[in-house]
Amino acid sequence: MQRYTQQRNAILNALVAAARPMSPQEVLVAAREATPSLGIATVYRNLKLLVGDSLVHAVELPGEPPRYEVADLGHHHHFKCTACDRVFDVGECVADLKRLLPAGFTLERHDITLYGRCRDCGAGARPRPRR
Amino acid sequence: MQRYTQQRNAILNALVAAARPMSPQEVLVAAREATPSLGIATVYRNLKLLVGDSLVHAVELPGEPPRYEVADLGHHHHFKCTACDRVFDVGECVADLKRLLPAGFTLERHDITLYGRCRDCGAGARPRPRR
DNA sequence: TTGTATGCAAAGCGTTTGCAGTGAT
DNA sequence: ATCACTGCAAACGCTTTGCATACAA
Repeated sequence: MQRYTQQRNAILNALVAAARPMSPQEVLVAAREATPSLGIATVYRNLKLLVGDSLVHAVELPGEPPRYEVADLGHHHHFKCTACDRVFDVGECVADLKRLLPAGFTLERHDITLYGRCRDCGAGARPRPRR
Repeated sequence: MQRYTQQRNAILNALVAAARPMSPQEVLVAAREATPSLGIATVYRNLKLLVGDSLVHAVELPGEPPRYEVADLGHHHHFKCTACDRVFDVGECVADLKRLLPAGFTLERHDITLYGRCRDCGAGARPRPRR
């Protein structure tokens, strides 16, 4: 990271404010509040830069393009609401994944993604509009 | 599924023979052994059809396009070797995922992806070439 | 004979890159 | 004054779709 720019600052601020993983499009919309001329290419370039500097972390969910969140959140996993498509962080993690492995395999890391209804969309509630 | 075709049969056979999740490109290459004129569009169309008929299951790993495997394998998860990039099925699954959820959230399903070294690539072994 | 399925090529879609101009240092 | 950064538009890679032809029924 070499220079401070309005755009980069707006992108990082958007991620901090959202406090959940955002898609590049979501970042674009949010950061344009501060920098209306912002282009999508700049969002992608800065997300990559910020990930490279470990200020931002890429959240890869199965079957969809990566989202991004601030990096200082420690080990956690993600919950995707099947009604509104928003993604939330979930804390602590199950232990004992090693025992799933066949003999001779070694475990380096793992991803867990949970799917269901979030508080807003649960049970009889009228779901929020998707994402 | 309405008609039997050589192409569809070749695609399904390739998946059965591989016994692990394959990318559409891998399916194309394998199925062309039986049907050399096969086109990639037909692979995609048939994978979608076969998934619709629950004969094939889409395996979505974080950060990469879906792979496909035969559907009659029951509940399991996946292990991706960080050296050779092959994906393996792993059996039984951890319980107790519900306790990860914040209050008010309900759990419908989950994905677990493990990463590490497979038997062939483990420890001091010279890794296989990447997929 | 009928109409689903196929192969090709063009179109989509999200992401990346080339380039000339902008602006932080 | 530099040169990293930006915005635009073109390029990319993977997947989907339109269309005329082929072939299972």
